[in-house]
Amino acid sequence: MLTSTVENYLKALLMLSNQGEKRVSTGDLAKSLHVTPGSATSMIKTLAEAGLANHKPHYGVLLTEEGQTLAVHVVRRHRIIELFLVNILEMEWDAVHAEAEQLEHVVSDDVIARMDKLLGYPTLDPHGDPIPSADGIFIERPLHQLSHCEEGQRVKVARISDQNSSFLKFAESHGLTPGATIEVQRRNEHADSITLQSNDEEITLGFTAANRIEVELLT
Amino acid sequence: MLTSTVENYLKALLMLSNQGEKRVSTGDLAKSLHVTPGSATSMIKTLAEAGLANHKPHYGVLLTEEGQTLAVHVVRRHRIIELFLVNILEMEWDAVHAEAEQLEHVVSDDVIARMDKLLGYPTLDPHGDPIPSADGIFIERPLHQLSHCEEGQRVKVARISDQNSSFLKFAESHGLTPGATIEVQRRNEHADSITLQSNDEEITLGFTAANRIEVELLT
DNA sequence: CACTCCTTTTTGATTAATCAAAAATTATAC
DNA sequence: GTATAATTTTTGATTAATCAAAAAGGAGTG
Repeated sequence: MLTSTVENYLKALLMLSNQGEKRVSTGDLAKSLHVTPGSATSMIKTLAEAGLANHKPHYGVLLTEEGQTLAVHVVRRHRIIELFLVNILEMEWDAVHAEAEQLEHVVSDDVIARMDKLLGYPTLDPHGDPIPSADGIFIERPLHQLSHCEEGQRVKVARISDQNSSFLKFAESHGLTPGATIEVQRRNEHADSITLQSNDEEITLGFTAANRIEVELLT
Repeated sequence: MLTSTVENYLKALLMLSNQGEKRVSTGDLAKSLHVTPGSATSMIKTLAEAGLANHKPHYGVLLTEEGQTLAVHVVRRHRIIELFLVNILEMEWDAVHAEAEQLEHVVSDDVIARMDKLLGYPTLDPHGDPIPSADGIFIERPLHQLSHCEEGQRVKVARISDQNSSFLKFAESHGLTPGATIEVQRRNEHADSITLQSNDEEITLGFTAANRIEVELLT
């Protein structure tokens, strides 16, 4: 069995590499897991020895096929658990991340399969992220940052890439939840702001906030 | 936060001490957790330093008030999780123990409260063991083995202490489920058997099987 | 090429949990 | 009451994960 720590490194590598597309630097990995670069280096070595990652010193890391499969399964567990907590235990969608972060390392495959069934074999988690299938198929949608959208662009909110629950609550209270359709009214580079039409409300966000909202473009 | 290991030691101490009634030996503690005596000694020292247990060397250990409260909460989490796995996720009776053993250390109080609510604030787990209340009240019933009961004794089935699910299924099919009232008709030491009246059926069990059925005596 | 500067790796220490085996202590036997 | 047995504690080592700080490596600029 893999330790929780190893699973967290695998998951971080999967995300940072954009599903194995590009190499990950030690520094980025360390930052994303809130550890020192030295810790990351030593874990990278461990992963490489276990055949879960390939490492070329001073160049970067990438998951092997095997490492990637394991990482995808951790993501699957995480997302099914999140949806379970929201749909069955009626938790707030912005509160479930931390809980799922713990549970994903201990819940058995049997329990995951039963949750999956009880939920009706869902394909999206509460943040709008796709749930990898049991056989490891994992397709992230091509998403764009709201902050980069043109004026007049109509978009569908796909996910809020921030795990801070106060930001999630703020977003929710203005109709910025996964699935919602909004339109970019104006953008102002000098004012560092973007104005949106959400339902019948107009909201203005700074680029930093708009950065955290990922969207699908609508034609 | 306590580590899983510490929680397991606390739980074992609670059980072995019969809810704090008698001192626990290092050897018994080690045996029940499948560790060496040396490991147990060193953890006992850690618990004592943290104020969770009192230790007199070469004599025995006992939980402090604080240690006992924490241990009872671990038991509560374990039993609610077991019932949740059986009632909501429809798992088999014999599979839930190992799963709950893992989950009890990571599930938040919020999730436990929601499971508790969803289950309708139950008082017994799937084995018939009482679930300690949220404020830490924990009363184990004084149980007896069915195999030791006298002829004519009326008893209430309390728990089936067996990990084999085929035995549970057999017991269930003859009305031997927690809460059921039965009467001992005959016992035969030579034949190594005990005959019971369960509902309108008469069943004869060997002592080994009857050993696994724990009961409450009725007057 | 040489000199910074930034990143990565290495080194040495620390913590929690464990084990094997030696030493100390208590209990039992005759 | 001493010898033997059993239990408990101590000691020293090991593993996984971490950090701080030192050393090494690579990239860019002139």
